Amino acid sequence: MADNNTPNYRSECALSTALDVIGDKWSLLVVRDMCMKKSRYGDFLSSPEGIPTNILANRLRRLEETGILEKRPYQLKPLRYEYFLTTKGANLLPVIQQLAIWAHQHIPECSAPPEWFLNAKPENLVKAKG
Amino acid sequence: MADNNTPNYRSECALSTALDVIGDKWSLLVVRDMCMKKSRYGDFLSSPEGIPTNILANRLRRLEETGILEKRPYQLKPLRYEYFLTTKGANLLPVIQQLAIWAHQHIPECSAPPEWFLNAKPENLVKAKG
DNA sequence: ATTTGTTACTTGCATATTGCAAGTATAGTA
DNA sequence: TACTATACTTGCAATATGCAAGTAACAAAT
Repeated sequence: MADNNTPNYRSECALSTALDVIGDKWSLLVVRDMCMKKSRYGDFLSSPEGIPTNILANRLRRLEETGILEKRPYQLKPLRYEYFLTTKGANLLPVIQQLAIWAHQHIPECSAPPEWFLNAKPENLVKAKG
Repeated sequence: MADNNTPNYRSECALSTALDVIGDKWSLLVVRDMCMKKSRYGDFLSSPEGIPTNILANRLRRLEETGILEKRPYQLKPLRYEYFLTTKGANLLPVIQQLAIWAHQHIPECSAPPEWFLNAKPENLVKAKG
């Protein structure tokens, strides 16, 4: 079979395309965790939303395929990876910030996002290549 | 049975709660259409993404239940509704703008969002009560 | 009066995604 | 050797999505 890896977006609309890539209930939570310096599989699992392990593995793969994160081994025996935001991934920060602001303003049940998070900037989330 | 209408969010995190409410591939496209002055069932169906009719009916109901839109009849025989953004719904505009900016910057296949859309403000989207 | 068309849905069903529980692989520690 | 930890994979039930077709209420054309 041909590896039909062509992304097939629903339309040319930028919003629609963004939703094709990260429009689900879990992807941005993984990105949020990486914004908060979490980097390992177990870190993501420990978040309060309780992402199922199969969904987490799937999202880490998809987010890597779409260039939102990169993985690097932090040990070889056994092989284990850490996950980091790329520039593309870090630039999702304003999206996440606006979502958090909106929810905090309009949904009474949810808590206030931390100040440092609202003031954070994408540039500071990308780990230097060294 | 008790009408168990209690919203059950995955955590107190504002982002997570936002995703519980609008974290799917279709909800924000309907909001986008309303930002663009579309207001009727057929208007939403005519968007290039081709939302299925059952999904559209479901999302209009959910978005009304969560207070993001309101419907009002524009004719009585037969009864037909128009849908409008509430203040809560209009305040999703910054989220949508950031998503569109992100996709346009990082996904080459998608087109540039129109200028007026990037400059739009939530206040101007809410229809006066008259 | 009957047919055709329009708008706004609902229903049925196949497929895809999600969520839970359990299992597996590779190692370190007691 | 047994136990624990990390990072997954697998199986399967429940839920959501997507497509096609059907329905209801009316308006306009024949």
